[in-house]
Amino acid sequence: MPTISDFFPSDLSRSSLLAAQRLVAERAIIEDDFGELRLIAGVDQSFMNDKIISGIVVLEYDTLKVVERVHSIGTVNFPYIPTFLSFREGQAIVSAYEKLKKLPDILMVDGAGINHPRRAGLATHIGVTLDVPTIGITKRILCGAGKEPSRAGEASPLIYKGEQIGWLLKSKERSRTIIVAPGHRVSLDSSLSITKACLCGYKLPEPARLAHEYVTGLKKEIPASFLS
DNA sequence: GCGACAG
DNA sequence: ATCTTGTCGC
Repeated sequence: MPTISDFFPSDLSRSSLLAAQRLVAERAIIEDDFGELRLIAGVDQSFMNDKIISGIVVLEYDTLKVVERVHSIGTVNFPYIPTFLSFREGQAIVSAYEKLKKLPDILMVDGAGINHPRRAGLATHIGVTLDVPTIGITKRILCGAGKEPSRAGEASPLIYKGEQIGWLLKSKERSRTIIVAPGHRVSLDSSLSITKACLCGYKLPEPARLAHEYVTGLKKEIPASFLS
């Protein structure tokens, strides 16, 4: 069985990172594999100097009311390189996840899922590593293309190399389209329906919106003496 | 070789 | 992601 070091190798050579992503993609399950959906969570990261803050907000799926919040602070040790975002933000998410007292049935990640050149976006990487159902939400396309939905609530397939890898969703009138995709243990159809069920009149689904608000707010609580 | 490129 | 004021539009 693979362990955490297989998904987040200490050897950061390109070939080693590609091997980790290959492992992630091989193990990703793009079918519904979760029980009754009672709790859903959103996770997001913010940065301050060389510190990365990961925050998770857990909400009741039915009411979208917050039931728990946790966060972790770590040191950034990898740059932002398109298609390798997992190695910059992944471990911070794992650290925050380990602090949860209530485990969500699905985790909504701010990043791509299988809509990645090697089908190993951040949401898929986290889902496979923690073996938890995940959905990926992004504001811009990493790879693939599709017709722009015109009206709020409308979605169209995101296609890459002849295969559907996600959706373009018009979550709100006059807002830029967002991209929705399965991360792990969630089907294409469910990634879309669950995301739609979490819309509250904002561009982003509630779990993702609240997680972003949470980690952004946490920055002004960090003592200056704690920074690099 | 050229352009694109999550956060 | 982050740095940043006002400003145009619903």
